[in-house]
Amino acid sequence: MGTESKLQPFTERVLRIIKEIPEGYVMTYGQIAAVAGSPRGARQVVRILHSMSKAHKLPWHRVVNAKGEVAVMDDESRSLQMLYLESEGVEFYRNGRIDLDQYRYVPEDLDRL
DNA sequence: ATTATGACCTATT
DNA sequence: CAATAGGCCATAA
Repeated sequence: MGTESKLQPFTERVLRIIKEIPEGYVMTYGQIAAVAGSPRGARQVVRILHSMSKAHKLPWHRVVNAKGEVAVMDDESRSLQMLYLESEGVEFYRNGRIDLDQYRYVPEDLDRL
């Protein structure tokens, strides 16, 4: 049975929100935190992605920073993230940024999350 | 208890 | 436009 401890409510909401991001769309760290109920909690989202993206099979590549940039520092992971996004139809400008007006996912039915 | 961490965000220069 | 500074805050150790 479960040796895994129960996750905190905020953490669970963040996980649920990230799983809701559709193919071909992105959300920002701060946006996810805000929808999860902590408008200044962008760095929590970072930490959660670090510690749980594998175990929970999250679409981690659909999370970008507020400028529309891929924020991963590791070169290989960064390339992989851009590759995943491009394969879903997300286009990058030459400066490495995404047009958030076009690709940002804005959840409409917040009640369900 | 306290301190460190993290793929951030915003206002300011 | 780019760079910087300070704030941010839930978890892990």
